[in-house]
Amino acid sequence: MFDGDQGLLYYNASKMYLFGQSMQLKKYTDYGLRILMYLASFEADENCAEPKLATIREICDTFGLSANHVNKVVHHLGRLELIETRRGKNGGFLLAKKPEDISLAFVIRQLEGDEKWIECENPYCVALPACELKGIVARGKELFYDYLSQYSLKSLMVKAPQLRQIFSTAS
Amino acid sequence: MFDGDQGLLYYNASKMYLFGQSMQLKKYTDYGLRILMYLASFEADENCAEPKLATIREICDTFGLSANHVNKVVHHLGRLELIETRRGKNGGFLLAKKPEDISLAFVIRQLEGDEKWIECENPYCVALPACELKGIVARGKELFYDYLSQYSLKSLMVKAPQLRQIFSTAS
DNA sequence: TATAAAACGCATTATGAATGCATGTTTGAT
DNA sequence: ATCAAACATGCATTCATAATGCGTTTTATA
Repeated sequence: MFDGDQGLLYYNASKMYLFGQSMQLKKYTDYGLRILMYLASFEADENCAEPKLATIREICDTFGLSANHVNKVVHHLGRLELIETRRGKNGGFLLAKKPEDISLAFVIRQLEGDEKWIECENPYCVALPACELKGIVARGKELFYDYLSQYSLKSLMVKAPQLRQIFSTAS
Repeated sequence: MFDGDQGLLYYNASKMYLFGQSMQLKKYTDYGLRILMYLASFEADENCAEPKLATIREICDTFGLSANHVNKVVHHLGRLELIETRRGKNGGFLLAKKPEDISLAFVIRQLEGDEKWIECENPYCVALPACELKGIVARGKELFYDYLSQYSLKSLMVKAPQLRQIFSTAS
């Protein structure tokens, strides 16, 4: 009875929209990870003695993103001291650490924000004092980040040559 | 340098809003879990020979929620065959299974929707063919649900007497 | 001094969850 | 039979906020 319409409509039939966006990384976070991968692809190129600087324009052209949003992510990554930004002519930014020292758990946690995955107050839920759910979900969230902490930016560079090729040919 | 303003403002200083809502269960899902807990609290009462029916009005009064939203969640829980709904006068709904047979992983996955936690296509990301991230995040998501699958609705009823007391006194 | 880059602030748009409202349908009680 | 109380259904609206757009400021370098 149920499997047939699985995934078809969510709960508002009039709009016929598919599943929502919750429990998904924000584009903001996604962009941050792409920027780091882009920078790491330079790093991994032994032919380059000193790592090239990237610019926001370059990132936007490569990934087809809007400059403004990327602007904010780059600034955030700079504040997190994951990248070093340089103003002025011939400026840009580059990785401030080695890829293996940039933890995916840290990056995602910071860019995504670190709020609870379930909200019990605001508005307040009467069951709160006797509710086990908040603890269970909170532990699940930590397991997710524990798992991510096994990986670093370097883990994303397994196919570095292919990435470099993609990035260099993408308009 | 960074710890000081941690959590203060997110990335849009003008609005000064705190962290966003992504990577958080929807209220919809949350309401579903509360409804199940409410029903399970009847079940756990040995004084009741046949389990009492709950109504949407009752749930809304207890938790202070809007009838329409709860309406939809109840309907969804019915379609999932987690509760049995009865129309008509003296109607209502009750658990269709024993609390220990209602997996939290299943409930959350179904109510939340089961989409990927990271979106690589739509719009398409050039890095997709050589990107390791999607696999890592997908595995993390599965770990989260694997963990949740250890728990059932019964796991949420550890403090059943206290919950019953809360529910009966809440207007 | 001109130019190219990031930094910053504010305004606007787009999306979708959350809610509201009206009506239909079923069922038990009177 | 009729009424009333419950869920079922469809559509419209509101609200939060991520995503974007735009203009200006600051900084550094050629």
